Formats: sequence, C-alpha cells, structure tokens
Amino acid sequence: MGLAKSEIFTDDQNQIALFAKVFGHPARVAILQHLFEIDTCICGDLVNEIGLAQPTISQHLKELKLLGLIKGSVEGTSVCYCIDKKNWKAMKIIMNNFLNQDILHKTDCC
Amino acid sequence: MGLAKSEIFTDDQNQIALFAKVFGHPARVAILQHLFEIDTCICGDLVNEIGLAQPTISQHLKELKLLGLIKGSVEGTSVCYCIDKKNWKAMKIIMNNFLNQDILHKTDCC
DNA sequence: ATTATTAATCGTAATATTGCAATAAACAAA
DNA sequence: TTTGTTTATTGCAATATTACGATTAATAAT
Repeated sequence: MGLAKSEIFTDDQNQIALFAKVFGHPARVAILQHLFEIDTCICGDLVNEIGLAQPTISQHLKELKLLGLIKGSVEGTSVCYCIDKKNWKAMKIIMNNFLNQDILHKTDCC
Repeated sequence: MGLAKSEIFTDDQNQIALFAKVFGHPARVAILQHLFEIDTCICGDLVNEIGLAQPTISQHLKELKLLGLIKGSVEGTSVCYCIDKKNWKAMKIIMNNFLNQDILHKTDCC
C-alpha cells in the first residue's frame, strides 16, 4: 500500500511523524546542517556542497520549505535559503515532548 | 530510484536520518507512546490499542527493535515489549545535538 | 496428541520516495 | 534581444514502504 493510515492517529502523532519524516533522509539533514553552519542566507552553494544533482536538491528544499523549516527569498537570478528559526523552535517543542517521554515516565520495568 | 545515497553523507547524518525515519510513521510514534505510558512490559495489547492489523504491528515492532529502541522478551505464548531506556537515551543525545543547532549558531540573518 | 492463543513470516498489491536527464522559467548582463 | 546563470518543474525508472490475508511457529492448556 505505501500509504499511512493517518486518520486513525492523533494530530500530535501525525505531526511528530511528519517532522521526523523530513529528517529521515541524510540529504535533508545535510542541507539543514549546512544552512545552520553558514548562518547567513548565502545562496546556491548547496548543490556544490552536497553531492546530488540540482533537481534532487531542489526537490529536498521544497519538502523542507513545505514544512516551514526553511524559507527562500529570490535574490536576482538565484534564491537564498535559510532556516526559519521561529518555526524551527516550534518544531523543537513538539519533538522534544516526544523524545523526553523517558523523563516523564520514571518507573522502569526492565 | 527510491534509494538514498547514504555513502556520500557522514555517519552522523546517516544515523540521524535512520532514527528520524523510524519516527516518521504515526503507528510507530503511537506504539512508542503507548509503551511509555503503560510503563511496564505488559504484552499483546498493542494490536487492540492501535487500529492496524496484527502483521502490520509486528512489522513496525520489528523496525523499532532493529534500531534498539525497544526490546521484546518471550513470556509464554505472548511477547512482552518495552522501551530500551538506555538506547533511548543514547538516541536522544544524537537527535538533540541535531535539533539544538539553532542554539549553537546564534547570529540570525533573517 | 489435540486444540487454542499469540506473534512472526511470507507473499503480494498499492502507493511513496529517491534520483536525475531534459526542459522550462526567471532574471541579469551584454 | 540575445546570451548566460540559476532554480523549478516534468517525466520517468528504480527501489522502498505500508498494509494485510494467509500461513507458520511456538508455546500453553486440556
């Protein structure tokens, strides 16, 4: 099938899965890390930086933009991408809630 | 193609992607949340709890076990699953390093 | 030994993802 | 207007994922 039955899960569960899914490919992890490192909206070097073809990078950027984690502004003939830090923080709250479940539930059985 | 070119990325990037990928499905998120909530190795109720068929749940459990996030012990005719809290903590370090990049890189350009 | 219960595996269908060549679109510069 | 530069889109092939019916394996209980 290949189609997740998202309707039987809570909004919270679906949202966690959506964020996680976009982090579930090393190219997108690499893109995000690079955007954090250069720490400025310099454009275009992503294709050189990551060893994938330009259409492939463009596609990954699209998915990151769709979730609001990055934003791109047209700057002449090129496009400048950078992290959307506000949305990144919002994402972190959701993901940290999920990851820190081990702290909330203390009793350990095994 | 459908095949990630993992050989061109760092081990760190690949590991982040692997963990994220397993969280990238709401059923696995739900399974983990349930295991944290019951907070004991009670078995078998996962199929009833989550609205998916038994083989489907079994498959999701297999993926979680493969990454070491849960462990299952045979208990008579049923199998008891629970969170592997040690491995969960190790995973959290890796994921938190990734998620907290916004704190490390302070200057904001946009 | 037979039967019941529970979980894993196999097989398969439907859909999603990944990657890139080819092309198009958008703009700058000459 | 033509040419170059950069990014997006289209189309497609290869592989992965999701889901579940049918079956198998393993153990318990009778």
